[in-house]
Amino acid sequence: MAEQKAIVEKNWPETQKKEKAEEKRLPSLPNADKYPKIVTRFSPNPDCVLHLGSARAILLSHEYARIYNGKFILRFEDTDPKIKRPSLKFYDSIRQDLKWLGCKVDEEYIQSDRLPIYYDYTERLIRDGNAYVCECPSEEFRKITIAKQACPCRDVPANEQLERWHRMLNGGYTEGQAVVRVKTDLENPNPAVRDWPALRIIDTKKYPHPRVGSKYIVWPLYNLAAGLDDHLMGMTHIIRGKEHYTNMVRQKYMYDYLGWTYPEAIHYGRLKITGAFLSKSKIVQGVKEGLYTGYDDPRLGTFAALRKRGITPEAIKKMMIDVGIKSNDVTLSWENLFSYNRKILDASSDRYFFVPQPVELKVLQVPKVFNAKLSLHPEKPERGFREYTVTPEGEDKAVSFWVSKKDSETMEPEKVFRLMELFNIKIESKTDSSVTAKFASESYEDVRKIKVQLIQWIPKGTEFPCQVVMPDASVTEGFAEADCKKLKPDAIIQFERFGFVRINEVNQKLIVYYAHK
RNA sequence: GCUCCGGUAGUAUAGUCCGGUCAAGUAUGCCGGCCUCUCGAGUCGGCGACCCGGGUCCAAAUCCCGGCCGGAGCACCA
Repeated sequence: MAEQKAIVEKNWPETQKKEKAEEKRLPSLPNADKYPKIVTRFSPNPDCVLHLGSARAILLSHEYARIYNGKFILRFEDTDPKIKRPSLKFYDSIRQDLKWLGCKVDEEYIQSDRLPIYYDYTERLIRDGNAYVCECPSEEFRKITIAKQACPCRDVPANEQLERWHRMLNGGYTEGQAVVRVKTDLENPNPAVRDWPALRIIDTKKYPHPRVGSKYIVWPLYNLAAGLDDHLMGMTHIIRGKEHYTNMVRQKYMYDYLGWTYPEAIHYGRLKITGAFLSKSKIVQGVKEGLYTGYDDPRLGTFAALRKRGITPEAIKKMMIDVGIKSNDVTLSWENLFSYNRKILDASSDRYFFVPQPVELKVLQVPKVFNAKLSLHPEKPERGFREYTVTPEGEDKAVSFWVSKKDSETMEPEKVFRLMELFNIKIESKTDSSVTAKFASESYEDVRKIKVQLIQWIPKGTEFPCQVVMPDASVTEGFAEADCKKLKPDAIIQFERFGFVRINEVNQKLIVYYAHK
């Protein structure tokens, strides 16, 4: 057996290589071949910035559109000026987030521009006796519908319905006095489906819409607007959260009346990240109250925050494709996202030294001037180097450095350390604020076998003050090496033995955001 | 309560439609070795799962029934 294996290995080495986990691919879309062109959409309410919770809908919808060479539509569902009031600034932040995620939008629509279209179809539904204007108070209607009964308005003749409809449009009703309902089977086992509401009145004098102000007082509800639009915009596949499952059931009644076929619908489960805040209302409220520094506060799970922290869109995309479209809920951990991100960053990030909470280290008897040449990337020398010269001074030929407090805490007299790519030292004495050591030897080989700790160092006087904003929004102060002055905002680098960080600001100080180890 | 979904290692996922090749694959995590002038990366090895109970069948993660657990919906929100 072993012999056979050896022969196989010798002659066909590639067959023995453990197959590298092949890139995971998305399952094919149901009935994809039925449609000449696949059309998907992402349809957010612009009432908040986007966050990881939307990542599934966005990335999967977009990815499928690309796989099938189809079309990806962005549709703003801003039809509630009162309760989930949209805000102008979010339309644009959503467009930017999508762009950042690498999702190219082929077409964009805004529902608040389309009210006349919704009115037309509503009129048609009413005229055909498939919808009616209901004047019942909602609690009243609830009682009737739970008993599987028709409400008194349901059987009012169509011409009178139309009259009521026009009265609605003309302001003859106030908020809550009338609502348009689409007829369904009153025997439907789910009471929530029975004669669902399609349009309602909103007092836009009191609650003006951020885009169209008080122009309209009759506003469509989700199922009417989204239902009509999905057909009108040629959607073939709807990918959305499972909270929309019953909405599909409701909308199918309307599709039947209009003689349309409902698109293929995929309902995926909720996505949670342990420890991340993914609630829109909590995010908006927290920002408003000043609990967070903004929508990009590192504690938040918003795309803005992730971007600021140096999480790459590629990592998010990869994770979403791996998670797929199952209908069960998924609970991911930050660790998971980080490992996707680390793979990407490790290859692309330059390395630099950073010493958090610096402590002075004085090395005596340094025999000569040293030039340290430090590679920007351990596996890619072609990326270049940073170079530092240390020159001993005074009678005791001393050189002073900054090292991290954490490293200094492990220092004890007689212990040997290596200043990375420089030389080895032996500790002599230590006080609370400084450590004294003496030069031990130069060669790495001397200490390699005894596995001494390699530590980061920064020559005193060359330090570049640096603040690292941590994921919990706390700030770690320290010194970065002088070459960091050349860095540009948005670059993502690795502070060796500390973690990956994204450069936010390079001025008198270096301000960076911590991504992960 | 009612109406739907769903339950594979710590987490996520493959396999479930069309039962055997699954004493269950992969990623991440954790443990250990090697490698490396980072506590990163790489590499090698290890740990770890079919919710429970019946049934059908030569054979069940896969089909059927019951239970348990989890989730979603039940708005004049999206």
